[in-house]
Amino acid sequence: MTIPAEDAPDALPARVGYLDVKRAVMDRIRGGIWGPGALLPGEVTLAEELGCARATVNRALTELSEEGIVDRKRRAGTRVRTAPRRLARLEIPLVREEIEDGGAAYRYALIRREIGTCPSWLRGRLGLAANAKVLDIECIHYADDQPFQVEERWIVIDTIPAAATVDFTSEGPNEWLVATVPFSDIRVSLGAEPAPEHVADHLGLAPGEAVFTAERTTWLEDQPVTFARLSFRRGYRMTMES
Amino acid sequence: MTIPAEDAPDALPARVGYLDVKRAVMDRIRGGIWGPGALLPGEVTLAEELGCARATVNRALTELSEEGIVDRKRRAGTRVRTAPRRLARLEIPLVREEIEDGGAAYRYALIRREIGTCPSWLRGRLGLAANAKVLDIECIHYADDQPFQVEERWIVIDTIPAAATVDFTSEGPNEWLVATVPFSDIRVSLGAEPAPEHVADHLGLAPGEAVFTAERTTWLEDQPVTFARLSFRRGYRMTMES
DNA sequence: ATCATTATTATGTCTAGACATGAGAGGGCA
DNA sequence: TGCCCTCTCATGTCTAGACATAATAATGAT
Repeated sequence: MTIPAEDAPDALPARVGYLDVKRAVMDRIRGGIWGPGALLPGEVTLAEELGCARATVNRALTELSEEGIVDRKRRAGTRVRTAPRRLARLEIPLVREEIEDGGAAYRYALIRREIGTCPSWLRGRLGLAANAKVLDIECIHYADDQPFQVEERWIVIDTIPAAATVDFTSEGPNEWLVATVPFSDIRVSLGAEPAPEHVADHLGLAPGEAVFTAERTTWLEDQPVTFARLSFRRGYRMTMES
Repeated sequence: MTIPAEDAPDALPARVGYLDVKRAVMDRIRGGIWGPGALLPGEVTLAEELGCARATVNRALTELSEEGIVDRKRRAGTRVRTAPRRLARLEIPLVREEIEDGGAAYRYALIRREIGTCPSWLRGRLGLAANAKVLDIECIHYADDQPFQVEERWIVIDTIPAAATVDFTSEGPNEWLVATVPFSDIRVSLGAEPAPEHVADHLGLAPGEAVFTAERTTWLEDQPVTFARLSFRRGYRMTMES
């Protein structure tokens, strides 16, 4: 029996925390000791084995379950997922932050701003009445004076009346909304489209060229707030980890 | 003072759980009582106010912090985020499940399978030596006999030697990998590209037509496992909520 | 005035023990 | 055999108390 060095993979620190438990479990899974579908020991057993309280093991396993690595069921126990949920958390950044984080200078320009009735294709998505009024905005975000993203946005005036009084010449609607609307439910849809003419113009693309679009619909307490279609410059890729 | 009905928004149940605390906090944020940037009471105060233990409040606030709604710092306290992290968890499903969940019949077809040296553009991404061998696979996933996704995949043989002996005629490489490789770190990149000719052929697109692509790189313990480029059929959108 | 040190404070985590809950296992009965 | 009821057990959650830690505020020395 060897005495493991302090930083050896299986060395446990004086005080065993939930991160140590997670690591220990992950090591066993990665090492093939607990293969896909394997049933882990119960929380009580694991806690004794690792030298900590059951609550600590519980927190570790709960997090591993949220991360899609194991599957937990009462009475049935904890199993390594056969088909790990390949999930990733995608953070949709504010354009300004994304551009400035990339070391470029951010610039914003408003193209169009008008109030009118909601187009029918959008009424369906948002569940609005036929005569609902929306604020329709089109603007561009530049990185070092190169067009980075075209934003087409519709804001439901009934839900956010204050929006009607903002002119959005110096600040983008997204930043204004984020600072104004307290919190909201979001649905995002990503896809590829042939660039419509006005988008192609602004982004310097050939009409019909492939453009990456993100559509974001926002609700506040079941009230539709806004719909935005973001079209990104050529070659843009959205990345995420874990 | 009125006696609130049992299901009124501020009615608290006999036993106050962390979900009740989350709800109570969210109600105050949405109701504008705690606007963006506001400092919440400390955990001890909140616990007394709501009638539960501090650990319960802690769990609630910790989750709200993970969800990007509040910001917590030691000594400084808990604040409502001024710019809520617009994050969403994106689950990249197994194609088969995605197709079958959509009520369509799944079919798989292998197009190409060969072992060779790793192309240089991929060597860079994976950090491989010049003479590294990879298994190069191209296949299609059909939904109701319509092409749904073209998968181009490279598997690093040094990391997963067993892959070299699988023929992948009846099972897709993704499903095989998921059932074989215990767990892994993933990086996903989403974008829009003009369809290269061989992809356009398989998906029934015009060459150069916009195609949505997901690129996924997978590691196991810092060892590169596989790189996959998934090209989706026309009009496909990837959606996520919250 | 400036810098280093100490005190304070809110969050972060752990523990031991308790009760709640959901679901599988087993038994009894028709 | 097939159905329903109860039993049992692993996880889910809560509590009260304790110590750990990071970051700010206050203090003291130069």
